[in-house]
Amino acid sequence: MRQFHLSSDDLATRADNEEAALILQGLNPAQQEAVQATDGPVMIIAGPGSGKTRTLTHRIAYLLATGKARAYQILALTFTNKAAREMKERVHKLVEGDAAKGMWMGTFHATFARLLRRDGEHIGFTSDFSIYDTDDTERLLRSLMERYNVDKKQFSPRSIRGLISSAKNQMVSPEAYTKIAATQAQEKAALLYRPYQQALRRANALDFDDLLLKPIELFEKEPEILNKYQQRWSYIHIDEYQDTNHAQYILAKQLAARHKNICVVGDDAQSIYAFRGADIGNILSFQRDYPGATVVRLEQNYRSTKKILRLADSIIKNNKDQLEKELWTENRDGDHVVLMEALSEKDEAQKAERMIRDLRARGGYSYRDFAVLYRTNAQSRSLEEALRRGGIPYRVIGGVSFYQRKEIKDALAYLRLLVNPNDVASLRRVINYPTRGIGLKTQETIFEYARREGIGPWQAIEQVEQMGLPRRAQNAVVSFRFLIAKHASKAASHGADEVARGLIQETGILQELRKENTPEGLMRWENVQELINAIAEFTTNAGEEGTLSAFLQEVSLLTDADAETDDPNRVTLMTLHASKGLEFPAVFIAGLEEGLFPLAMATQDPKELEEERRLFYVGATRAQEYLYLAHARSRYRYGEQMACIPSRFLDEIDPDVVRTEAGTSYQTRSDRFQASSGDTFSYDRVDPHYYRKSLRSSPKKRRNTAPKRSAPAPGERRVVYDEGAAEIVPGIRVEHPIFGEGKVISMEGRGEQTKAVVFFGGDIGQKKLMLRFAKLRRID
DNA sequence: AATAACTTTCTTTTT
DNA sequence: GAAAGTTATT
Repeated sequence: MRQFHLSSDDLATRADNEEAALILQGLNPAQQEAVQATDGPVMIIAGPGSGKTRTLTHRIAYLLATGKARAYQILALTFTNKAAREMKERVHKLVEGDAAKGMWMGTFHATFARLLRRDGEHIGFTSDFSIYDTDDTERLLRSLMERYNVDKKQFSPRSIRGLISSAKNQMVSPEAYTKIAATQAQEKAALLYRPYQQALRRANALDFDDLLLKPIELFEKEPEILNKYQQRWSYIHIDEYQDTNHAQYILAKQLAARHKNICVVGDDAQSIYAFRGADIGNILSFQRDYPGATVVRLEQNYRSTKKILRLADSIIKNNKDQLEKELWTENRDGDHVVLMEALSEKDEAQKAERMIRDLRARGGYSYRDFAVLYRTNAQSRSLEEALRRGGIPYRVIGGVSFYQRKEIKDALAYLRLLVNPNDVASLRRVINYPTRGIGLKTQETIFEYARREGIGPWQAIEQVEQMGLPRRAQNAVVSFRFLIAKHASKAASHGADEVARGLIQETGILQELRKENTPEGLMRWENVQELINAIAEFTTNAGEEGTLSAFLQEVSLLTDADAETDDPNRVTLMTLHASKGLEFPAVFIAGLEEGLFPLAMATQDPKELEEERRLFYVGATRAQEYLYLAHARSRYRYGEQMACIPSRFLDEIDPDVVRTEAGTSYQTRSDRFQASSGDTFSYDRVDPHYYRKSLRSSPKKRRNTAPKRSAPAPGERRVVYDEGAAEIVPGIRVEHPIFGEGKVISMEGRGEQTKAVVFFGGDIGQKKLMLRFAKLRRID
């Protein structure tokens, strides 16, 4: 028996009250069913544009309106902070008064950081722990690699970090990982895994993975605490369930074990975060994990035109293994999806710019109605340039967000050090910035001393007089110590923003930036001021919980996508990943080329290729009315111009809903060559001569000579490589005496300089080879 | 110890 | 073509 906090009388009068009826209004029958299925586990399988999040929002409002749950009993986990904020706002609109106050709604990471702030001490974390992002953890690993003599050239800190992270994601302990480590890189990761964890602990710091793992550990160690939260959250909601990883899955399971009122929403076809440990199996096995679960399918799409939906369907049906869904829409047929071929990335960007201008004039759209999507952040540059030239206002999501900027990270590091003196990563970051005469040598002495004495680096700094440093160096350290200590003691009695302002003022960061005397320097200066404002705002708004350390923790979990722009009427530029959950009347997807989308690395592994395809599916289904797909014949990558061939995904789409720019129908290659049949590797057999014919040759500018000139105007002849001698062309498979079999991604240079970029399987990856030296043999 | 000049490597996607 | 790592110079 479940207990409600209301008497049965209350329930009787409220069950079918006006408010609840209103909440159900405007939902389709399937959505209503999902909203009303409030007892026991529920899984909502939903396609794009079917009102997933809306359904979840209404369900929460319904729980409140019918009195089944009080706000504090509801936990809702979303994928981004922004999604949580929007959901909260909508719930507040749907229910009257303060009924929705006190709900816990946020990302997994933010939610469990908050939980650890309250109860982390049970597993040895004080509430002022630092949260280390990718940058901080990489820095930490870098110094560990030095100490353990791991060659940084051979194994990049980034790849080691990735391996450790995925081990943590799957909840594999250091000991267990040592046993299963197979490759050389994995062995190195196994070696560093434990020291890495110890370093984090010593620094009273948690990385993103720890934010999920530590609560699990806490719940296992202290059943009382688990019990408290199980009791409290009688209704649990998880959005984007297909993108949860193993740790998140366990957390949900732990918390839902008591009431089993867990409601998850997801679309397996939109799972695009496997690289981060997301386990698509979580959603596929929900019914097994929660027997008797109600399963609701939301298959009606309210977002896109019939043609766009049909295109999306033709993309996704190339993947195997999916939950069955039949998407349909009552929306109009709509215009054809337009396929654009550009000569270069500049040309492509111009086409996007022209499309936006035309459609705005012709269809009366505003700038905010457009999105330009791409696979990698690096692609934004050319697009930005074209939009800027065309006078079109835009915003770029991702890339460097406010809190990722160097000047902000520097200022934050000072503040983190204030709150948590054990935070080595922050200490290292600011100990000599701005330069104050504490060079590498001195730093080494300090850290070495700390290690020898078995004390924290900050304690070592407190004993700096014992180290026998040169007088100059010692004085520098002493004054740095004084700076931090002075403001730390102030923190006890003054407001967070006042302390922050004082410290930043005295660090000399601001003077450093002003000294630059450049517009960029000025902007950075303003950013730091902006940060201080943000702290002031946070402390006044968050009340009791508005401490400096809470601010610092929340800030490390913010992404650029969460930010609100002052002027929202802009074209949005972002990666396909960042576009998840959003919709726009017109969408332009750029860079549909082999090696870029799908990325070269993904083409070897069918699983990864399927994820790329899902990513294409996600991108295409962001569009409401107009969808443009573009590919360029050549593109600058790795700082060099390379010839590109159209993406295999373009061969897979339904040609009936696509037109070229000229309005003619689009012929996929799949009917020109044997290919097709859904076999992922059939593409490799495509006739290479087709590409040869599509490439034109002209002299390529020599590397490292002549200063950069702007690229030739569109229409001018484009460079590629000397095809005369080339047996080897993009798209074919080759064999290398050492590396084995691989696939040619692109070609560059000419004559003696001709090079091929070849992707080999296994640990080898992508290689650039001079044809003159490398004995490449074509495999047909 | 700090800076300037040069060389190499590398780019998925992100909470 | 940027960022990080290396070497040379002050």
